[in-house]
Amino acid sequence: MQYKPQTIEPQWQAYWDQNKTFKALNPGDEGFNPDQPKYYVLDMFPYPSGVGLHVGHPLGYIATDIVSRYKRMQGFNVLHPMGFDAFGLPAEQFAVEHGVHPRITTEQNIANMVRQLKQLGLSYDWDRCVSTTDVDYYKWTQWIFLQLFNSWFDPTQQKARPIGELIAMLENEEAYVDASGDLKLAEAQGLAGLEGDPVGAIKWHELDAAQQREFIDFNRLAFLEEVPVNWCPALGTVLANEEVTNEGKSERGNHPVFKRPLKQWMLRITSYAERLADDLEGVDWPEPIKIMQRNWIGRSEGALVDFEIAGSDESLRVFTTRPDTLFGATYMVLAPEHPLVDVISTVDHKAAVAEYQTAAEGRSDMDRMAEGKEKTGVFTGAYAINPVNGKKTPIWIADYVMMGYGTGAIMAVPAHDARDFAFANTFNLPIIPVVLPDIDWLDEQAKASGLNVDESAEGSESLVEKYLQNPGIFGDCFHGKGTAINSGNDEITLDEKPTDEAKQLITQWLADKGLGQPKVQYKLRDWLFSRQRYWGEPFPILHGEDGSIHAVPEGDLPVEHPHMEDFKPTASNDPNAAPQPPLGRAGEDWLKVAMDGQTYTRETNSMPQWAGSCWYFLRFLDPKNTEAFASSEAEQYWMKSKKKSGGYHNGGVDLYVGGAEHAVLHLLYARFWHKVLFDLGYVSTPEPFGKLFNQGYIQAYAYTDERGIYVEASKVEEKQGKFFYEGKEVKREFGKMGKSLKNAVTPDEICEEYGCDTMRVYEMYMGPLDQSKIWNTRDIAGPFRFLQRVWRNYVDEYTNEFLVTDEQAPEAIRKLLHKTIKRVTDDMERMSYNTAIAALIELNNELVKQSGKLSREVAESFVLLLSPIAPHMAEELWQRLGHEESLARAAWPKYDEALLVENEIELPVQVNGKVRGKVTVPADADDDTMGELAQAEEKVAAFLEGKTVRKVIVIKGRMVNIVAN
RNA sequence: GGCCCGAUGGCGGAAUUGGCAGACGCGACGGACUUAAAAUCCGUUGAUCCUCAUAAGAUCGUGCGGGUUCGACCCCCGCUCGGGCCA
Repeated sequence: MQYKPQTIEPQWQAYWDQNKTFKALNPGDEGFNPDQPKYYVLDMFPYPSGVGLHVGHPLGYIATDIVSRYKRMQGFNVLHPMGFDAFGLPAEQFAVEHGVHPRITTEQNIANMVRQLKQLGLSYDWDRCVSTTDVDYYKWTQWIFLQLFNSWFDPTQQKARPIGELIAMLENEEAYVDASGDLKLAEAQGLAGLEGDPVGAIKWHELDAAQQREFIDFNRLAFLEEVPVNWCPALGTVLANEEVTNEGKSERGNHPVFKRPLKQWMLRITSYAERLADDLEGVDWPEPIKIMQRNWIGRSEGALVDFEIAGSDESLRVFTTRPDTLFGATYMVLAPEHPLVDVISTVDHKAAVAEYQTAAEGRSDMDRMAEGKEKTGVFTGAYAINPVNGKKTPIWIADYVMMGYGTGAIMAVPAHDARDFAFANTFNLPIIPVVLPDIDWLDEQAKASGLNVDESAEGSESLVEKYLQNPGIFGDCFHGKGTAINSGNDEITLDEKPTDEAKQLITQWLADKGLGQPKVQYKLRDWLFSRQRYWGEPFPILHGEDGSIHAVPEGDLPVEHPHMEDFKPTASNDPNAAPQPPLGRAGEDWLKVAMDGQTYTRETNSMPQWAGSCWYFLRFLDPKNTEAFASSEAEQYWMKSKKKSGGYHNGGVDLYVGGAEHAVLHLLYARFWHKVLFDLGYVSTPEPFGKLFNQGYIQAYAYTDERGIYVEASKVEEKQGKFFYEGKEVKREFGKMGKSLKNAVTPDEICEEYGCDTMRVYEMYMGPLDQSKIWNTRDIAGPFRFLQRVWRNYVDEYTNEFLVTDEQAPEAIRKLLHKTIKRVTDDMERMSYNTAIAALIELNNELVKQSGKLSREVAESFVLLLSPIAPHMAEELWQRLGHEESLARAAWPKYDEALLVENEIELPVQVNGKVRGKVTVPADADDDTMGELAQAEEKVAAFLEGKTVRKVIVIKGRMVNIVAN
């Protein structure tokens, strides 16, 4: 019989399903073997969209499936689960348009995706499948939220602790509320019992009950805060920054978005900034992803400096990374939203200031921070006093300073900061150089900006002079490190100090004088956690009539969605309309909760889509558990990995594969939640994902007609390098596969025509896993032919005779087999599947050339080597080889070192670095012998004639190079 | 503007530690089988030159320009182009 994947593939998929071949056993399960090593390999779970998968989606799934199958054969207990990230907008919008409950659409979509995934023969343990929308699942999402709500971050121990411990500390006066309302720990201040109470400290008992409650609530890891958010009235919801375009419109629908303060749930991820940055060192992730996360966290070291405001009791606090340039501050800038703006603006400037503030409101953060843009701002009329030299410095407001970063105020040093430089040039503000650049920089800038450069010996000196007189003429500011100048007062001078030393000196001086302090600042913002949507996790929060906030008791979880007919958010044209989350329209029976004689109102915001994906990898460990999100035994078994050197790895999941588009947000949020759970003792590793791998994208050709409109790619024909659609020539481009480019290819059509084994081989053979590549259906012929050839080596297509014998294969074939086992094994280890397949093709081509039958050794090893990549064909042949059990846990072939050794090797011989001949030498020949044999070779000798051999370089087993002249 | 990644035949790609550039596949061309076609099998396939032609040989060749080295796709310096992230 011929190779018919359409017949054998469904049979084996049914077999795996029925026999639960890929079931992973937990500790305590029947048949669990505690001595077996574990391996947890995870895909980033997908959103179950209505259109289903195209061939680009499974690239990573096929790769992790190969890893899973390979590891099982290596004797690992493999956890390989799949689930669905199913809350979110598309299902909700479908619901709005068609009146179908999002749960129904979601479940249909999931069913279709499961069908598609099963058709690819992916070896998931389907019994562990979960969806974030399952009531049993989001019960625990809500539970984790409550852990955040019930915790505070202890800055001394750098970890989350139960909120009750904070209350106890405040009651015992181990902690204070300082003058600005922030939490201060006595221990951290070193003040406990020594110098009496810190100045301005407020003791706990001095606060009334409401103040106490407010203070506690604000110190929770999940807290309500009035923050400026992107409010889109037309969509009736707030948007994340990345959902807003540069023009300040919503990405979806292009509606206007307004910055306005709204009381929203926030998660205090900023408390973890340092650990989130530091702990990247302990995980095996691609370096670019680590860099992106570090940039996002944005750690910068600098100083806080206080400026007095002339004629006022107020002072202005700024953060700067360059305290060494303090003497060069020629003006100050406040963010337009800065609370001091209204206080300090003088009468004759108030109108201009107010106008500017309104204008700034309408601009997005991204727009405001973009460099290159024309700088705008207005003078407030007020002056600050520079603490290092007492100079009166004008205070401006400008939208290039953000309230959200640092203190919302800066000292501007136009000589050494690009944006300050541009601003100063626009408004003719003075530029005072306080750092001397090196001469190369001056030289280069002078040339670039067409300055008259004196080429004489004194040229460099005159350049320096020119710079000191007017740094503005050098075209650009110098923001690098150099030597301090013009920087001294009666007590301290930084002059002639290199930048790093100057920073230290001035920071110390400021601290000693009580004018400032060293400070580490992060760009990372707290996580806006509220959305105004129906199809998201409801918050397990109740609001009291007195404004108090209460957690829903754990026993009452989950808080399920109310039944509603209308899921629509309340849209409006009025930018000042208050948000009205759909849940707010639920009936009283859902909204109102009676408890202990009080009536509470449920929180009506819902959680963002990120919430469910923050912890799904933990639910997979023990998905049916009703007592906990996962049992402690299961969590420890699957997440803790021993290091070879002793101790445990920081990360739990052994291999996590997904696209780089989740480099920052999902991975950062998941790490944050995991660290909170770690601090509270619920998980045993500080990091969730030990090893991360980013697969590339599959792109595809797309074709446009003369109007520039995309045409159906599957109907385009190629003729002599040109492309035609319905007879007309079209232009070829390429891009991400999908609906919009009309170039999607579904796995369904490929599986039907070639079988999924062929599709698996093709996708893995296209190139390295981490690179993007272009799908070309034409090329599938190669992998398909390969599998057909394999089949014909085993099965006579006409007689159905099985062509395997117990006779031993010829020596040469055995050697090739063992070489191939080594190559494939090495390639499996480094996930280099394209080269592993190439090795298998080479061996197979050799077997095709052999007349007669396959020896059992070769036949069995080959099937096993092929099985992770083309599992259906492998199972079928394995069965025909006489095995009754699935090969899923058959031992991976081992190679015989002795068969890898060659007696003779052919060496290329170079003369002066160019290959001139080849010699065959005994493999164990020493360097001198090889050198002599090389020189004796006919062609080499011809090249050496008349020359003197200067040197002979012998690289054992590789080559000989003769240097002669 | 900053950071990151990449560039190898007609195409996808290989070269694992600085050591024979182009494995393997696609496409193309030629041959065998066939009444014919498909399928299959065998062979050729980086460019240029030398040669009547073959055998053989020479020169060039991994985006561009330099450098280090006996030897560079690989390391260093400077660019060009493409992709990604941030601004």
